[in-house]
Amino acid sequence: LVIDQPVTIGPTAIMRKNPAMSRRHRIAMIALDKVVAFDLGVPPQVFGAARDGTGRRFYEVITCTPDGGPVRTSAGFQVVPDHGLEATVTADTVIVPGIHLDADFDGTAAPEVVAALVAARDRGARVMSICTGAFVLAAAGLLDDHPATTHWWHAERFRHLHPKVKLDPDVLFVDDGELLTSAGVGAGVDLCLHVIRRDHGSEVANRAARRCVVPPWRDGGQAQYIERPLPRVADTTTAPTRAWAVQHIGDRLTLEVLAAHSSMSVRTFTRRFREETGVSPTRWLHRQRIDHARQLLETTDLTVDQIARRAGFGTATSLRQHLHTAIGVAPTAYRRTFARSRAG
DNA sequence: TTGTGTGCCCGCCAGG
DNA sequence: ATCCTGGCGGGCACAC
Repeated sequence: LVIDQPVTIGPTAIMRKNPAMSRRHRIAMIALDKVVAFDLGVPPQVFGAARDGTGRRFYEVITCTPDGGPVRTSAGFQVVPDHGLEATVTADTVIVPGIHLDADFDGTAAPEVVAALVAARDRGARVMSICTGAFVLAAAGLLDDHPATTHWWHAERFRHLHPKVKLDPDVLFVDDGELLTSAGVGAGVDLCLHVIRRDHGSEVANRAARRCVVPPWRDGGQAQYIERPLPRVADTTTAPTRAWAVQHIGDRLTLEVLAAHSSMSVRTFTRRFREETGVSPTRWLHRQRIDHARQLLETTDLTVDQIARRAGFGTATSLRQHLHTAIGVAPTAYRRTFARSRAG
């Protein structure tokens, strides 16, 4: 599924993949020649920030290269890994960060890298890419007939090289179950946070985001590009109203109310809102409400009905409906799944 | 489940 | 001329 309504996991995925119950989730990152230095830093940083209540890490991230030797990054310096590709054999997740694409890049990947990725996929491991790392997954054939994304700048090239992949270059990331791809640089952060949330719930993910000082709420459906023609005068933005809305998430927030808070007409407000966030006001609001409801489900013992009201869904039915379309599980099932993480 | 009303989204366009 | 605003209305999604 392409992420339009953001998260696309079924209940089984949550139940099965919640690694809190077993040994630490091991992530192997494959650094290839000309790896994008930024991308290489993201998974250790973000996954490393995912901790339980006692500070214990949920993930272990190790870096490897095809031959176990150093590789040069896109920034020119070299990286010396501790492992070769054998590290991927025992990994629960394999990540391919972006690589700098030369003009003469032919779209292929080294056979041993392809073999490692295919093996990981075949044994049910999770396989992720950041930015142009999607070119490597595609070269291994993993993305054929699957939805995926990559950096928008390389979308045409990608389509040309891999016509069988259902590329959506307009989203931050795509969650296709055990195959996850993300757009350039910053979107890798969003994808890592998304995965943490999938595994351990919003609270852990939000704590990790806070620890990294990145915004926790961007989801896959958000546009890679947010049209922002020119920096505007401060008082003509919807940002303060968004902040205000989050504080009053339980209230009845109609377009009229929100526009009035911004001192704009309804028409101008909706237009600005879309320009600035990439989504319509109600979609954004629904996401905030889902977020809040998830948090309450995880951290409190309030009834589903009480949570529905506090999150701004009028009724429990409405909450159930929205939660189901967002993540495919019912409120109580969601709560049960993450009760364990809380205890740990 | 289907039905009905309400609010939203956004293209369109006139006016500043 | 060019840009921004905000009212209108058809189509549509969602709430009840």
